[in-house]
Amino acid sequence: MTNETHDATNKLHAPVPLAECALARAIRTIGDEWTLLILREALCGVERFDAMRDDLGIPRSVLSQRLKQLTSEGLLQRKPYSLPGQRPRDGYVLTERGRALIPALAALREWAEIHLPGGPSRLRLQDSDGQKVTTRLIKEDGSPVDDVSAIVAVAHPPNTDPA
Amino acid sequence: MTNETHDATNKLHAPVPLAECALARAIRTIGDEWTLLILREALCGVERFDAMRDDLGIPRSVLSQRLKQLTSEGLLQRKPYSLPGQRPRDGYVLTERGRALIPALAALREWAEIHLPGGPSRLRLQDSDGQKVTTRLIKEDGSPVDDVSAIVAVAHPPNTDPA
DNA sequence: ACCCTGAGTCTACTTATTAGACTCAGGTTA
DNA sequence: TAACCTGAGTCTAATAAGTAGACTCAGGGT
Repeated sequence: MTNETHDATNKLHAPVPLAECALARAIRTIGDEWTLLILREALCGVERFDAMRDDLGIPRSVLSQRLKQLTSEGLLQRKPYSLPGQRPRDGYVLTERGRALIPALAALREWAEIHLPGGPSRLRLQDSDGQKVTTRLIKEDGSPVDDVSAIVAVAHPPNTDPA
Repeated sequence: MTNETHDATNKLHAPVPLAECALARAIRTIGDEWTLLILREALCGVERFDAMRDDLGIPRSVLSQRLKQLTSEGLLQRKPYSLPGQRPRDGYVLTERGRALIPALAALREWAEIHLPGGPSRLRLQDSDGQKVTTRLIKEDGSPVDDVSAIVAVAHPPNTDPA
């Protein structure tokens, strides 16, 4: 049945349906412009509602809705703070789950710096010792991936009926 | 003027405005649910309009609009193909700029697999030799970042007037 | 000449986003 | 104690985007 008459053009479908794909789940969770920009604010240490609003120009209602969503998904958590001479309020900070997104955000930043127009980026991610952090793509054996052009996505437990 | 009376709670604003931030540019370019899901399809080797539509359940008009956008931004390019006994048509494949997003997508996938509910991911990224590829966060000196909790975002040419 | 298929466009409907006024809580000041 | 101030929201009406599904269009096959 392996008829090779046509010239093996392109796949009809993705190897894995959306429901079984972690990447798709990630996209459904954080694949929204405002959501990502809010996570950037949190990564920058901005905790307060109005500060985020000022930085992003986001409507209050949308910011409120997204913060609720991110909190309920465990990416942000409320953190009480006090300014001198004011009543205590709640800000938002990244949870561990939220901070675990840093590699993805770092990779995005690196991509944009190299592959999008707009000049150099002024935002820098650094560790506690002041060293800049970057991402690297590696193989199972630890060797770096130099050329991304050969990478393919496949189903992991291979499909038994590729019909 | 460096008055330390309050307990150094939180930053009022991000260290870098959106216009000078590559991460923000990346988010504005690909920070959209359908856009990201389309890039996943392209990464999976799905080239054809109706195949993407079937996989994603995306409305035709939205798919058409996003493909135009991604093409004009240079992340996808049209690629003619022929099925036997049918007229030639155009599909879409990732450009070099589009493939350069693979590290970011890989990092996202890894995040979701570890930090989101939903069971193991069946989508696997591998190199031409069949080895799985993953991302790693490293410092300038090449040492791996083990703990993400100390990473901060700062302005790179430091702000001269942090007033 | 007619049919078939895949890539779109078009239309009417529903939902999300937006700007801006308004509310609410609680500490400060008089 | 009462009026006041500030920051975090909610509410409302107008606009924009997303959606489902019918329709169009191109070109090879029959």
